[in-house]
Amino acid sequence: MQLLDISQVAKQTDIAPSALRFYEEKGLIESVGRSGMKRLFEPNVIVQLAFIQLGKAAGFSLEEIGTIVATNDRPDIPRHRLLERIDELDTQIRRLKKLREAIRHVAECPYTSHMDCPQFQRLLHIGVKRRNKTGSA
Amino acid sequence: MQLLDISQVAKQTDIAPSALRFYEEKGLIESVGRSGMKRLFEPNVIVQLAFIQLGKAAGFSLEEIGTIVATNDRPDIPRHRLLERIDELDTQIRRLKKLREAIRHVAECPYTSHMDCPQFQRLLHIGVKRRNKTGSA
DNA sequence: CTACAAGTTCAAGTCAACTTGAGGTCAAGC
DNA sequence: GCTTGACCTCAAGTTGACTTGAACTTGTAG
Repeated sequence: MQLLDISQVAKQTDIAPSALRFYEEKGLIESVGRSGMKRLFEPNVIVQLAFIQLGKAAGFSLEEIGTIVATNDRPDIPRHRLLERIDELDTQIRRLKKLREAIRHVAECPYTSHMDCPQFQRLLHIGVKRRNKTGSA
Repeated sequence: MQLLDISQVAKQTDIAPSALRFYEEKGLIESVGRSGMKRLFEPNVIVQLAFIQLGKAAGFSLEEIGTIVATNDRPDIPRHRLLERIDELDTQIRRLKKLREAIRHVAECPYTSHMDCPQFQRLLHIGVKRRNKTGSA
């Protein structure tokens, strides 16, 4: 279990060292010690960071991700919150599919003004509910 | 075609008046005139805003949305950019599905440390490529 | 032993997407 | 005719997620 320094982690995850320090400060990841002044990370931080990147790509805030990733001792994962998240993800996926169809329409419909095309309008107007304030999407 | 004032638009779309002014300033929507000092909007702005909300929920920046929505005269919609967008949406949808499975795992796996569970790890590590700098999601 | 690249801290800056606040304008109702 | 409420403008503030800069410390290579 050889430990990694920050630049190795940075290279493997394509995340800037400054961002890694930032994540550590926010408690999303942990360094397990120092060699002199330099942080050392366990290899599994790579997996954690993959999860973090995934979560970010999915539009979760770092704080939200932190509640799942929680590097602290107690496992502390409120299950119903996770199930809520899954529901939200389902909703989000449906929205994305809708948007994809809408964009496909824009790319294919010969009308000059898509906003007036009734077919296009049907593609919109299906419950565009906003997420929590916290999630800026 | 009765025109709408800003508070009617706000109510129908659930978007704050300040945000509507902001969108207008950014060229995402247009007001077609004034009654005294008060903006007047055509009803179809509602459809445009539905599209904007959808795009936002899908993680596009206002600037990106602006390039599609472009209220200016020339139709100016570069088709290949739209097709790129569709590809990105497909990617995004795949990521969301992956994240959903990962979270489902966290909710169900009895292991204390999910980051060490090999099944969980398999759920991650599939090309978490970042979007453009412009799209922060 | 000295230089240097690569790390460190901490404060401040940046960017997007708005919101808030101060100060002004107007049509309507009393 | 004057107050009220809804709108206006413009500048400044806010939040999240980092980045950047200045000043400092180290292990290693020449």
